[in-house]
Amino acid sequence: MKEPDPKYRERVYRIVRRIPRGRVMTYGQIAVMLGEGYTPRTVGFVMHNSDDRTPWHRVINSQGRCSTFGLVLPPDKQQRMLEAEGVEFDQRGRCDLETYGWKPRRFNSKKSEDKKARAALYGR
DNA sequence: CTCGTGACGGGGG
DNA sequence: TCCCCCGCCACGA
Repeated sequence: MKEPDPKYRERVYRIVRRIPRGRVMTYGQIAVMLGEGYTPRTVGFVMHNSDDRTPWHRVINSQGRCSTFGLVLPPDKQQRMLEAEGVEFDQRGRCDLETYGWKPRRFNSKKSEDKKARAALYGR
């Protein structure tokens, strides 16, 4: 897997670095915040080459599960890193997004793109 | 240019 | 609940 284009990578990492310890965000949430041109797949793609400054383990899928089993070694590394921060998973490897999911409070501009993101994240 | 391939997600059965 | 299908978009063959 090659280096993803920095123009996508950096915007994603900027958001991931703001996720507090013990909280998680989904790929879809991040894609919505970035807006036009970004999809959950794009976010997942760039997460492949995250640096040590980026808490990559705090990004999980919309089902509350870690999508890295078998991809990262040891296989359950991501889940254990989150558990070490206090995030609890059930027997089937799911955590409660209502409890541990993190939503940024506000966006710093009034662009329609940001309004759209707010609506998608918080509803009507 | 056209596939195929994903750390994805929502809708439907 | 789980599974499948499709849309999505970057990237490489």
